[in-house]
Amino acid sequence: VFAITLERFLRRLNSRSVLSGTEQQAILSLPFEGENVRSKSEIVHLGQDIDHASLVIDGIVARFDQDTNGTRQITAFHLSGDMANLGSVVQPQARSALQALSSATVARISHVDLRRLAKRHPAIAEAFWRDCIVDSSILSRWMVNVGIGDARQKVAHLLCELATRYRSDELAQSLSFELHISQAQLGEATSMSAVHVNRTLQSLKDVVTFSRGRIEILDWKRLASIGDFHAEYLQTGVGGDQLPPK
Amino acid sequence: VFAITLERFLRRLNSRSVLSGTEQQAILSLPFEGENVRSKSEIVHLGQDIDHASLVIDGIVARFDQDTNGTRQITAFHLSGDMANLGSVVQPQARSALQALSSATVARISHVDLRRLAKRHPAIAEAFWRDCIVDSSILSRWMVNVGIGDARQKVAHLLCELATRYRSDELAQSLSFELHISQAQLGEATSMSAVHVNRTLQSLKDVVTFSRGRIEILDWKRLASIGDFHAEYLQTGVGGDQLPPK
DNA sequence: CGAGCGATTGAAGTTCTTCAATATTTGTGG
DNA sequence: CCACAAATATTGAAGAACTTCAATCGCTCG
Repeated sequence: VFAITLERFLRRLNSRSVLSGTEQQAILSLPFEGENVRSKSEIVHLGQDIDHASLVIDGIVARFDQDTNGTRQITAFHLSGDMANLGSVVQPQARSALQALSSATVARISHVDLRRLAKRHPAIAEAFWRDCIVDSSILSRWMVNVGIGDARQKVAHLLCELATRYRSDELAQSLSFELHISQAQLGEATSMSAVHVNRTLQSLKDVVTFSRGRIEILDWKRLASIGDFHAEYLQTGVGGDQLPPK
Repeated sequence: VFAITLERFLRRLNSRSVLSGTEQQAILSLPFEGENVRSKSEIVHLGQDIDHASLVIDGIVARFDQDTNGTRQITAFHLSGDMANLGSVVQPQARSALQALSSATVARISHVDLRRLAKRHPAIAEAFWRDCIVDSSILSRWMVNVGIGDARQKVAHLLCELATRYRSDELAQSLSFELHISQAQLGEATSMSAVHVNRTLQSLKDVVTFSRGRIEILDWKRLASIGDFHAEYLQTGVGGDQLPPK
């Protein structure tokens, strides 16, 4: 049942790096340990020293930080196929926590194995490095979003990003997808109060709807324009800066 | 005159990674090309494909993004000794631009040479990767700062970070240092209007002063507390979460 | 069927932005 | 080294966007 696990990870690496057959095989042979986690459970705690990276197989995992008051800021969403903390291989002490936002399935892959692979195959080391850089580009774009945007722009941008990322993996047929997170969590990602997220979603109701954990994008072009969204930073290899209409 | 250049970069790597004598020598032998840039000139343009990384020798370089309106968000400050875009080795197309905020000296180091080093010495590849992860942690902390903090917290945190980073390299004797940037640029880094930066600095005048490009921290503990600052994320190797009083 | 979590609404208050005017500093050419 | 121009800092006032608090609604799940 976990057979597809590493293939997804490999597909992601392949979309950004060139790997030989041997290298690809080496990645597919990585040992891992699947684990079901329930919604809201913390997979990695702040400051924890870990000896494995976590690959998201199913569900949504959030990376977050919090200030001394306990206010949370979500700094990334990790979807199916994402290695949530590949950087932990070279930085085992977690600077951010990971939490499952929905019930999720996660594969643990030991640092020892990842490190051995990287040491033996320079191209894999480079692919891992590159993967982290892409995550960093996404983080950078989030910072712009949080810093510059007003409420509508922030929400619109986040929804565009999630739609694009889901689509690149899932080949979803439509601009409608499951997103089992709460409006409060949307607020933690965009630095908005839950109340204001709610009002902003209402003001966007002609463009996108969000109800019962399902997003439906009614007017992609307008949503992308409101969110000032350009997909290049995601490096999905899909090309173009907008989702082609289907 | 550029002799010290690579030593600083090496010192930075050493503070986070363990490198053998051979590896250290290899880094010190990297060819580079020094360049003086005037204040405000753009070193790397958005979307540009580059074939070299830029090491800051002197001055301050900002990494920034901008939205379609042209509003800028500074996502990092790079100080003397920082490799401003090491990640460009694996991601040559720039997702953020680099601009000198003061007149600065920068060394160009070719991707070809960096890549060769990484391929030949896995430990160096790992050190480069780790350096990028640390930058990413800093970015993550900035996002929390911009997202969660109020004006005083944001400004205080940024000043604490800069003080710590300057100190780790320069062994400055006091909590006073040159910072040749404008209040408007402080605003672009913290997502605040220049006007509000000005008022916030005034409200902090018992704790820190900023005048003519010079920061003077009068009460470090209070500043760190206002900014909710804990230095671990900087990985400077100095240890402890506050600057010991001198 | 009830309990609880998330969504929604209203109202009041706060923080920050914007605009516009003035003061001060810095940099440059003569 | 001075004078001028440009950049930066400072101040006031008005307004916009968002937060907070508190109450109610509604869905889902045990």
